[in-house]
Amino acid sequence: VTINHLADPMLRKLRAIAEVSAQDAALVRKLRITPKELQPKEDLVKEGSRPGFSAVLLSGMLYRYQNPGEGKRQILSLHLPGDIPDLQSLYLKTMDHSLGAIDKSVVGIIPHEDLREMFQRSFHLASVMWRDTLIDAAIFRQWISNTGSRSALAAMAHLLCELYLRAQSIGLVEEASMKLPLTQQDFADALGLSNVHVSRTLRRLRNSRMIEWKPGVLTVLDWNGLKEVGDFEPTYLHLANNQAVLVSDGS
Amino acid sequence: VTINHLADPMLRKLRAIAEVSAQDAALVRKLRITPKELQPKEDLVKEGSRPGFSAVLLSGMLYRYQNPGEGKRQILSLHLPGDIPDLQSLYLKTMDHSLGAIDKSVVGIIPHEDLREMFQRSFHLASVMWRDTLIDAAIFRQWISNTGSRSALAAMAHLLCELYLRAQSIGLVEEASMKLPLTQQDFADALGLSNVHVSRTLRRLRNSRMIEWKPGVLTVLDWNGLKEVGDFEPTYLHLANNQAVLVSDGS
DNA sequence: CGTCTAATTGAAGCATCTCAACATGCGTGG
DNA sequence: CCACGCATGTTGAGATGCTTCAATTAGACG
Repeated sequence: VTINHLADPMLRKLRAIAEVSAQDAALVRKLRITPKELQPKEDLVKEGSRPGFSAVLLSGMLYRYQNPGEGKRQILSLHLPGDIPDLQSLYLKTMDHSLGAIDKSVVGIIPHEDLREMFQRSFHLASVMWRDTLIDAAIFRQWISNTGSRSALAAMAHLLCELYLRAQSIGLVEEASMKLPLTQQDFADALGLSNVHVSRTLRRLRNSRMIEWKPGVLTVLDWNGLKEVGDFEPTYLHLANNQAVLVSDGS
Repeated sequence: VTINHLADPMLRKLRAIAEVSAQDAALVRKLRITPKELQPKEDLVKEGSRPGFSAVLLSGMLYRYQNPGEGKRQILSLHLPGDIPDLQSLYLKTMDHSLGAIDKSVVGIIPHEDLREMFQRSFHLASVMWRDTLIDAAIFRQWISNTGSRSALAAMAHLLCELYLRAQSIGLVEEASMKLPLTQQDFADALGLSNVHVSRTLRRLRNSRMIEWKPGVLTVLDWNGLKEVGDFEPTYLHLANNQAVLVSDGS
């Protein structure tokens, strides 16, 4: 069984944020990666558990969330293929949040053991992964500003900008469109809004011709406009080859 | 000039979250740490800059913030002695936020070069520091839930719980009191509230006899009550020796 | 004792929430 | 192929938590 290709999304991601030598790439390919399919809304790791593995997302979309109080759900981050959303479980034993699938997804399970051994062999790879978790934290910081300081309209625009750019950086945008299988309730829980207000906010963005949105598909019609409404500055994504310029204004 | 003792707050912090051997401690003491005094509201690092050093807080209190729009300020985190709030600048060149002093503070400046060399010599130390940045991210996640999902009262209670426990873990709580030099505007910018509402919210917590608060000093009168109001679960702080039990209900 | 910053209080406004009804779309089983 | 059911999205109307504005008080410092 050739498992090498399972490492490809991860390598693409790592190369998007740092240099990776052929030698290091070989180490990555040696990881034992076991594919596992997740159904929509299925959890991979639950808050409070102590997993012995991490997972790289191969296809679909994952999300991390907490339940801060009865019946509430706060979505903390959204993840695209190549992301390793629970790498922190390598050094933080107990999960302080849950990790689940938005859509039908496939993840690659990697034993912590293998990651530790890889880091022993190559400190550079460890530091690249470290860097990845730091970018993760930078995204959290923006998420704080989103839920804390921005209006519903600005927050929504900012979130869409972020997802669009991240999708683009891994080649998942075609003709200004990307798959975005979030329900309005998902948006609501991500932004700290009600689903009703999400509906109205998305409508405003559609009415002003900045985006098209049908459940499952986002199209950006006016990138510059959306950026401005969302007060979006892509620096924090720390993309090696920032492709914002390639997007232009979609006209 | 003996600069060894400048490494003490950092060592205490590292030992609060992981084991540190005598050999590794010696490496930490070899770091060139230059003290620098900061005045209240003075910035150490500004958003957009590319610092060549990191800083360990020796005394006082630091905070990280962004400006998401004209005149707005979102406080992202608060830092106590021993913290290394801008360690991420080692791997993320451009600062996506600013770092400043709440109060008159002293930081120890550490060249990135020294940290890199230390990590080369001891992967264990690197992984402990990595772990520290991961705890940082865990705190960001809670901050998201705070600004996103919790009411003003719960968010305030949660923030006070966190700061109290963190202060306690490094020995800065005496007789249920800690120095907390935040203004109500600082609280407001941390929680995404107005200063007026912060005033009313703190009053409610005082009226229900959960805390005492005078500008500069917080006293926790009813730890269990505060925990409950704030829906506070200390797991995410990943303190090695969780001292919550030592606090009891303050009665 | 005067000045400045921070905290408090009241009152009006508004962004967002909650509740509720209805519409739409999709999968399933008849 | 149609009928039904269920999840999702939309729209309206009333409720509310928090904001804004503005005036007043309290505390720190020279």
